[in-house]
Amino acid sequence: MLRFAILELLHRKPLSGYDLKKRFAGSVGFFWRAKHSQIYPELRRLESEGLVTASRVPHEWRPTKKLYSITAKGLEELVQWLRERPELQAGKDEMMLKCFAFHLLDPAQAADQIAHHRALHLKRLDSHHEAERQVEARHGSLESTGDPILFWNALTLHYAIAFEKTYIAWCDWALEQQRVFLERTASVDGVSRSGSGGVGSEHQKEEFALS
Amino acid sequence: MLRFAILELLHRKPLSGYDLKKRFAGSVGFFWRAKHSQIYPELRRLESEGLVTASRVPHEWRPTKKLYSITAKGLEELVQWLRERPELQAGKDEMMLKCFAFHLLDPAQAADQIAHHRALHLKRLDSHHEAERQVEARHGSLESTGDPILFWNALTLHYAIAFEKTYIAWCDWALEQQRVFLERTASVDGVSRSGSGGVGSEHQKEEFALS
DNA sequence: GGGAGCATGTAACCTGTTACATGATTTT
DNA sequence: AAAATCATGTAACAGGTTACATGCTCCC
Repeated sequence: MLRFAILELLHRKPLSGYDLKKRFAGSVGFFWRAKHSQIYPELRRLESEGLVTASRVPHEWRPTKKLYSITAKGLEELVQWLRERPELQAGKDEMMLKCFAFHLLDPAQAADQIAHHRALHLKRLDSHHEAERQVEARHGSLESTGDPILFWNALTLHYAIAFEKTYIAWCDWALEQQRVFLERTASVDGVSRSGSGGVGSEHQKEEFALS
Repeated sequence: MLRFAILELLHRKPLSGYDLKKRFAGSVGFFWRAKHSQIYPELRRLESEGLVTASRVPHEWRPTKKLYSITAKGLEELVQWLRERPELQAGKDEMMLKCFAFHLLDPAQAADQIAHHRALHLKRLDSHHEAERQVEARHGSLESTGDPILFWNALTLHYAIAFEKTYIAWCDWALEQQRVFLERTASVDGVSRSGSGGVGSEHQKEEFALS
């Protein structure tokens, strides 16, 4: 997979391993990332397979760069990959995994975790909005561009924004639900069950039948 | 990470490796999964660390089961992990990675990919809704339950649903945007640029400055 | 002098997937 | 008779992270 992300970036413009590393911090980085320790060996492999070519670009002061360019064969493979239908993939989400187990935490701690995570997502949403603003300032809005590269870039960025908004909305909703839940359970059986758990509580619930 | 998912499931009820495998297909499986080839060795490791205990349960016809239970030490580690704040993690999304490169595909193929993916997500949304319906039928609604386990289960399931809805809405929006884009570019420069790409087009765009 | 940025690489390790391997029972 | 379900495991490989390793320039 990584190879295709690299090939796509090289199609836009020849780049060094170092340049690629930076690309994975923004734009394409919303959907795929890699460390330099993974990028450099992958570039070698791509070169040995004839999908990219390298050329050394010496610079007087800085270290010599190796600029990689995509080959015709590389572009072919990239396009062929694009034509394949991707499977529905299942993401992993550590926060939600924890949330699944929050009945073991005292309610205040659980709420704090959610609130904290909300703040992280809000920060990322802001940085996405900032990115969107910059793209629009440079290249014009989605509605006016005639460049397909810009167009698809804007679409994917929009997805990243929609995703963050959904996450934040869920956090708000979850916090509200928890507030209601605590009020309800407190009034139903008083002090004896002060909230939603603690380590000592015993549960032998039937599993959910989720196909 | 996997170890904590396993410990949480074992806290609810003692399970075999095989049972765990099935759990990862639903409920907790929305956020974390594992194959049996990963589960069995992990259970051994957990046992050797004293976080779970195993007991053999022979059955007359079926193969002998190994039932694993969480220990006090295991529960401690689980709760400690829950208290740690998870980092904002960056998911990988193959479909969006492709989308990022769709300027290399002809517009009809790109649209087809999106429509196909939309269908997959819709299917998953339906199965989530079905799961929600079943949970409500068995245990009552989120608004009425007094059980913290059920409560947090319902919250996470709701997230999975919200996520799928966002994805589907994005697909619809993207298809509409593409339609508009194609009309606009067709009318602006006629036949010469028939849509958004093809393999031969040359682009040397500046990179996006996405911090 | 210290830190950040440029620039490239390797090695050890951990995680996860695919494939191999077995064997009984139940359902179609 | 074939396929699915129960049930457990191992081995080879692929993908990814962390840490190690180097060295130069520019800015504070």
